Amino acid sequence: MTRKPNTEPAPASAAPVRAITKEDVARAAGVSHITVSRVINTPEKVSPETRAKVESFIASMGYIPNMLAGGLASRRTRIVAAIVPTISHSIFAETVRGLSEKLSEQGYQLLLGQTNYSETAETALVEAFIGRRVDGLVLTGVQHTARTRQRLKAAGIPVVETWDLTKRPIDMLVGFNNHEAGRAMGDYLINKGYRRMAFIGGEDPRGMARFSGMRDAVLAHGAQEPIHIKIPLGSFLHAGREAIGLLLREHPDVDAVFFSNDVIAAGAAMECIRRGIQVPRQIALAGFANLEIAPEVTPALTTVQISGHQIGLTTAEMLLARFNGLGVAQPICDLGYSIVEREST
Amino acid sequence: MTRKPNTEPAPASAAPVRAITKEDVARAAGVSHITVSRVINTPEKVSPETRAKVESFIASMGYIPNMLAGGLASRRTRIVAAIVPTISHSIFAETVRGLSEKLSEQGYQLLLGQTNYSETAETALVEAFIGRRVDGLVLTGVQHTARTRQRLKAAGIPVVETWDLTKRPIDMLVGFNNHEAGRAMGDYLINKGYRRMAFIGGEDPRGMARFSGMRDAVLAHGAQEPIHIKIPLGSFLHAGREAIGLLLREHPDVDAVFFSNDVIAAGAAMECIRRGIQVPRQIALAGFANLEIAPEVTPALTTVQISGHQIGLTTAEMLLARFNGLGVAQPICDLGYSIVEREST
DNA sequence: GTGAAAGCGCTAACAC
DNA sequence: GTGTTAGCGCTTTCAC
Repeated sequence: MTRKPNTEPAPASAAPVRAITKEDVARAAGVSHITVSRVINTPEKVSPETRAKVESFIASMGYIPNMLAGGLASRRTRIVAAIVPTISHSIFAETVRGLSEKLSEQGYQLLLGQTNYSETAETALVEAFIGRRVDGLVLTGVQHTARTRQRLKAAGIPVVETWDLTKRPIDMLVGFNNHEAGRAMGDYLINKGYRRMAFIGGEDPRGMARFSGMRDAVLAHGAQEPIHIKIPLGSFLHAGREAIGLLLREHPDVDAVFFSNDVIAAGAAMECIRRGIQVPRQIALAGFANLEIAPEVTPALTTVQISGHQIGLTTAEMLLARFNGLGVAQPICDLGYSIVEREST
Repeated sequence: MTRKPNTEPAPASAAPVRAITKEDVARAAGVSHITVSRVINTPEKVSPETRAKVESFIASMGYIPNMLAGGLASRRTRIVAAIVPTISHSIFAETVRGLSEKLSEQGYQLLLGQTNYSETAETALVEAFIGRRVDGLVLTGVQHTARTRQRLKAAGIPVVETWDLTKRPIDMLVGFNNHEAGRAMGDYLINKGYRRMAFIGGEDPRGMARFSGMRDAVLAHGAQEPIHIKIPLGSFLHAGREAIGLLLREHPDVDAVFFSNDVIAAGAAMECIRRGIQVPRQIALAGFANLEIAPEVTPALTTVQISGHQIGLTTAEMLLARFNGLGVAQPICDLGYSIVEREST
């Protein structure tokens, strides 16, 4: 006998000292624990009668397999970790929703981490998640510390970077070109006849890329260097409201503003309404991401359409393909972008 | 010799066949693996010299402990799972943010699940999370399937229900009384002189409780039975816009509307602006939750203040107290609510 | 202060 | 189709 049988009677308390194991179920059903394992993982390899018997005991005993032990033995946890700057603003929430939806279809769970736009926080989270032996890791952006990259290489797990593009991803990539998207909006605004531009946004790498793209377009057309107003992270609607106030006061000649996302732009739109400023006659406003608020606010926002939800879905599909041993033909997925014209420009 | 030493040379590939273990570090440092374990978990029990030596090897070898194995042996995973209806609307995102913030301070990670307001999805998630042997579980609401309750009892782990109140929680509870909050808003609107009320919201249990509280208040004052317009889940701003349109068309006598959250109310406010309807002169609008959008939209929304973020923080504190062996004196935490009066009523 | 032995609950590889 | 054996990498208990 290699294992001491559990001879003590079950305690009366609701919280058992010890959870039910495969061994317990096996003993009750009169089979070996490996048969119970097969009933759960590869039912087709067990005879129908044995299977039915074991399944009934699993149900009646309320057995829930310990995936910690399973993961340790099989080296597969069926957990994917996602690291986003913040979950509070709809920007990344849609990606998380897409990921969670798709992964749960195949029994994978999502471990979530927030960095507040800090690279060192990202590194710490990456190490914590590697320690949990997640099967895959999803990062936001393509800019990471050397240590993050090195840990990820050493761990050898599938990694997907998102929301941006680069020629040399760590592993896989699902995103769009922020610089090009910014340039497209700059071109659009120039073509609409606007000449004195401003950009209102935070200083995260992707926001900065959009600004720099817009700046390139504007300068290429011989217009003036755009004004850049930086806003703090956090309260986006309010920040947009304050920033547009500042801009109107200090740069009354500006005729078009590009925002690093629609929520900030919506805050600015609301402030313009409150002040009786005509949009786009006096000033044009353009957002980014085509979030839920963009078509709803007055005036409806011209914006750059990208799909946060689709980023989540595609990322999950790539990961699942790798988990299932299917190669991923194209490790870089450019989801593109497009300008959506509405009333605000 | 009880364990076969790892005699093969490390492979040249970036992704090692086998991750570095405590055993590897121990061998390099010339100590036993248990000493490495102590350096990580209880450094005060190791002599400073040994500790320094081991720590330098941990760093140089890039060792990351396998928490799966640790969790299996110690029966503590340092993972908390949270189950919310959806993460896409700021309502629960703030709670998740609070949880994640506070838990990560003590090295706990957050496993996230979404139910889309389905109780059976909740049950499946609860079982999956118990299988992962999470140290604690956070649920939204107090209404759960019998099976969920039974599984949770059997697992014997700390559970916190949130966003509502009940006399008999499964274990712990952090929330507020939705019925009372609805009644308070009903009283407020009556006191402001409104008489013909409507409620616009989804059919989740907490929204229904707010409606029923508001209805009680209105009927107690002898006013007419309020109209209830149900909206689909999903696009809240748009749903608010559509619902207010429907209401204005079919019930032009309504003078005040209570919404099940601020996002829906904001959508309605935007529609009123677009139609040139005077708020609150022609119709008053009141929201719920005091989300970021409430003070920003025009007109600024009267709402019921509650703190999703605080729910997350308090929930995390209760769980951590239990994990650390400190009893939780008061298992039910009523965070209360208050009416915030703004321009819309 | 340090180490040896035992086992957490499961799966992989190999028998029969 | 079913069972046996041998770990997965760690912590716990007990010994020194």
